[in-house]
Amino acid sequence: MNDPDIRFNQLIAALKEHDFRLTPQRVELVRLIAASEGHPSASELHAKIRRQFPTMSHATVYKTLTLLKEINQVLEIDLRNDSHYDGNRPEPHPHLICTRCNKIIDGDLSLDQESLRRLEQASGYKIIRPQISLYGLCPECQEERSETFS
Amino acid sequence: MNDPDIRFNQLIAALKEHDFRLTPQRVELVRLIAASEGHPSASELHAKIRRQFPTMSHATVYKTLTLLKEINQVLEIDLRNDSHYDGNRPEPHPHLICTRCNKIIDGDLSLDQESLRRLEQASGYKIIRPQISLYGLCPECQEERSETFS
DNA sequence: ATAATTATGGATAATCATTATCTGTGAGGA
DNA sequence: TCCTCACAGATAATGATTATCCATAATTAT
Repeated sequence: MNDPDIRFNQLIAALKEHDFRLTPQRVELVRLIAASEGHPSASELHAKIRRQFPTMSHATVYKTLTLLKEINQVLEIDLRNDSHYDGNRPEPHPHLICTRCNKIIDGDLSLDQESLRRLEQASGYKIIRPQISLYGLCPECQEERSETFS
Repeated sequence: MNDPDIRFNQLIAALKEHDFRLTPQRVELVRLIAASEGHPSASELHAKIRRQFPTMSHATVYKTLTLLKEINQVLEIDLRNDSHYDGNRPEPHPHLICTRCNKIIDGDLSLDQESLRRLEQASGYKIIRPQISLYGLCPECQEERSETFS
């Protein structure tokens, strides 16, 4: 059993544990999420699942994503135009985002927990989801940008 | 001359320097941005400027905001539902954002520059605008959340 | 076991921030 | 003064997200 299968079973187990129904559409969407390598958007997931369920609407995709977010099995990454989702690393973590081609990759970098706690005390805020989005240019788009002037 | 006036003059000077025209609408918008204390959204700015220019449309507000972003005089903070703007601290800085009432405050916290540089090298990305959004609950909303159960 | 009741999944249609397109106006040159 | 051109501004479209409504599956009582 490979990774996507393990993750698929975890997600299904989590849904069951919370007494959410396992409809065929929902199960298929979970399978797609577990199998996705990158950080798909709701539209991308919708486009894929349409192959199996041609009538399925965006709203249904959003509802299941919302459920999975609520039980902390999927991380939402809200970007400028839309949101993308990570169903394999649900804990908040930084991302590098290309502003030109929209490619997203994980960026390992950790916030100093001590500073965060001090910030909570100073502000009175209770921090729940720290999101670090590092906007910039991916290697390919830096190339193309230079070619413009060559 | 107080702070908003100083900032207003800086913004006007920056627009002139880049040969952008100073239409009455634009000047008034810049005045609002310089005078705004918090982190207004495009809609909020539009609502305010409508008092002076009742026919002014959203698009016009967006265009001037885009110009000011391009010359690095306004920082865009892109949130889940919409973008907010900071015309007084245009360099990227962290924010604490209440997910319940949407209140935004600055949160002083700095990314380790050394780690950032290592991340750039490892990934090949060129980081241009690091955005740290700390989602959570403001003090007031924590109160109300508890009251629900009292 | 069956029918009634209720909860919840799913699809349609609306909402709202943002942007593309088009129109009009003002600056600069002949 | 008239002409040309760039760019500001308004209108109308786009597209992600969500509210609402309908249908279906689970649950309970008889």
